[in-house]
Amino acid sequence: MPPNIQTGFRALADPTRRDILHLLAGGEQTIAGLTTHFDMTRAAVKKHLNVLSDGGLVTTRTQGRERLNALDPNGLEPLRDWIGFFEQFWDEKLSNLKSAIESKD
Amino acid sequence: MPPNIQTGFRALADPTRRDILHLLAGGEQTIAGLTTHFDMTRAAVKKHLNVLSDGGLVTTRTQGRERLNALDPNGLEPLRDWIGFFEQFWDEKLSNLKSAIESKD
DNA sequence: TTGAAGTGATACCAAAAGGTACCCCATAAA
DNA sequence: TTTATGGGGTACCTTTTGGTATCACTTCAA
Repeated sequence: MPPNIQTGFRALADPTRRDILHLLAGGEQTIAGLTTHFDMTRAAVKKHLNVLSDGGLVTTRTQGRERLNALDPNGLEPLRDWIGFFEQFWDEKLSNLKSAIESKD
Repeated sequence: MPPNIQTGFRALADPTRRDILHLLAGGEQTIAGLTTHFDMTRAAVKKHLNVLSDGGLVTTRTQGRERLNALDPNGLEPLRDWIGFFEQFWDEKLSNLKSAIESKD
């Protein structure tokens, strides 16, 4: 499944997955390591990592018998850009407010 | 349900709802008006609007017998900020690359 | 006042999602 | 060679989600 806007936003829709991203922001971690932070089984965490991987938000590398999961910030960029499109509207709102104030005299 | 990060990202996880936001970016619309753009019933669109409303992304006002749905960009801001936290990592990556190149001599 | 247009709400259905329990494989350490 | 650790995969279960059908209420117009 290629990473795209859909798989990306879907990955962010779950609180556990957002927590995982914050944990990985502190450095690479194994599944076992991540699992200690949650009240669920390793298999469940692994499923979340698969979703994050589909969304292009996490990458994995093998080191010995360990699999180190790392944050992939590149996958977040298009999501922020998608939201960014709408910034013009809150800016617009601000400028409307501004001109409303300025024309008050 | 108060708008928060969870309800916000959940609202963005569905392609129909993201399309609705783009449609509303062009101006207020009734449910009937929005429904013409999708291959589903008015009731389904209404459900999506409820989710968007829970996420604080859409507001509604009544005008006669019509209910006009409008984009609420304020709800998007905290979501963009949440993603924004991770920008330091892709910036970091860039600066790592930069220093790697600079130390190449 | 009769009817059509615009909406809200909900019972119901099928599919997707979150989670567990197991099973099996590889690797590191005793 | 055992044995414990780290991991992948999947059948299975329950809840959530996306969607439809249907009923009831309001408003505008003929």
